[in-house]
Amino acid sequence: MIQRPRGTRDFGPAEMAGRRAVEQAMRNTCHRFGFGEVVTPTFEQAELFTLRSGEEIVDEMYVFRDKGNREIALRPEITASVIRFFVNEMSTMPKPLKLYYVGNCFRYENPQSGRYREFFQLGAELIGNDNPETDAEVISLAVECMRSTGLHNFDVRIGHIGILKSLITEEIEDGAIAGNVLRMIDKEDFDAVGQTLEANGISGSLLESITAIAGTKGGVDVLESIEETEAHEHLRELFEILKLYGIDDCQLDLGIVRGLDYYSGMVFEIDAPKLGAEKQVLGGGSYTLSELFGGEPVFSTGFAIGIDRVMLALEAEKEAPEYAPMDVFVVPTEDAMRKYAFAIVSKIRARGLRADVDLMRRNMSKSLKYASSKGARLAVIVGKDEMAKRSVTLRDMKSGEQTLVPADLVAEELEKALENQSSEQS
RNA sequence: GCCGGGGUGGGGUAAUGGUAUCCUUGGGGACUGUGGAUCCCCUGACCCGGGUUCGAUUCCCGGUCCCGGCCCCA
Repeated sequence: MIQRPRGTRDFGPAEMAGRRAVEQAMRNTCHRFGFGEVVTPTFEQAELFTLRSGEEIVDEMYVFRDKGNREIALRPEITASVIRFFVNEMSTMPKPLKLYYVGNCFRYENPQSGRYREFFQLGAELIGNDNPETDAEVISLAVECMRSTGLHNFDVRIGHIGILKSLITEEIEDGAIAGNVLRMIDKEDFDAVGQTLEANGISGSLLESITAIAGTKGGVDVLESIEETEAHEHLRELFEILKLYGIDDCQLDLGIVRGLDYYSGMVFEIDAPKLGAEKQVLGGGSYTLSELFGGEPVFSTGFAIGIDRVMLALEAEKEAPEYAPMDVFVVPTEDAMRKYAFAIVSKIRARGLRADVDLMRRNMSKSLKYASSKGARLAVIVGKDEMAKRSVTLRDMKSGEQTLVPADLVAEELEKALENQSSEQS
């Protein structure tokens, strides 16, 4: 037996139906916001990712040499690819440029709950500006994407990395130390921050400022409690616009650092609190990556959603949609009737209904049992007595009610019956 | 990379130093044109490798995969 590689998954028809429904809901939301889909390669030159995040991420990527001795990496995320695409081929398109993507990503990490080596992301990038209305548009899209999946329980936290970054780079000249300090702040390990500052002979008052900023959480008004910066007005405007978009339940959290990455301005995260250690389902913010890849500096704001975690969160809320793979099952009463059954199933399928027919040469009793176990809502019984009247029997699998309908009109009659069933349910 | 808990038919389980129970699913049959019923039959499993042993699914070691957590999380 050949096993699946560690950290990968197979998805069966029922699970895929749920995943596609969620994905489709989010795609529709992106389109409603004017975002167009892009697809980029599953693998890229490894440099694309190391340029942005440093050599050490090679350890966490699937990297290999191809037959031309090129260093290739399976993408660990898609933002870098989208920006590369933008720089290479779309830089002269009218701004703002609104792009979204869906795809699988790969990270060589230890799997655990909500964390896989192959996982799926849907993300969006808005290229062109970094003003509050841009940020609001992106956050609004992110929130609407989450809402569209049917998920109820999630927390939106918005921060601004610029506040901490400018404070720290002002006070700490050594970039490496500044980076370490940011990393410690992200982990909320302020003791370590204090020790690092002390070890480098930096005034303890910086630690006070840092803890004050990182601890700034709550409504927009908590901004008043810390020293006014450029970012303050930006955030106030952002929250105001979000309110106009119908998003008034997000928290301000200036402690969001999002690791050591490329974000420079607004940053935001969405958590699903019902999940365990890996509860973050979405992360994003504004950044300038384009010049790193050889383009003009252009501001962008984007986010990525962990589709797998969204699915887990929906399961935790028991929102998994029902999966009925078929509407109609056609069953012949005897072998001589099979050829009529095929003609009829074909007619039903042509009408756009999901129809299936017995392929196992089962008797009628077993066929009905199969239809029932597959969740068919209706059965069409093709028998000799009916055919004598150029008709078939239509059976409601729930009630057991049966009616005789003309064979030429099966599809239409089925359609009506299905509509009736649906309206009774709702 | 580290820590803890696990791997018995497709799924769920029981027992055991002498190759395995039960349920379910799947396939077939009875019921000879009406279904989640009943009865009968069949397919199908001890994660992999090494060690101890006359003999290992069972005990020991290593690996692998799964579950959860740490680190990390672009």
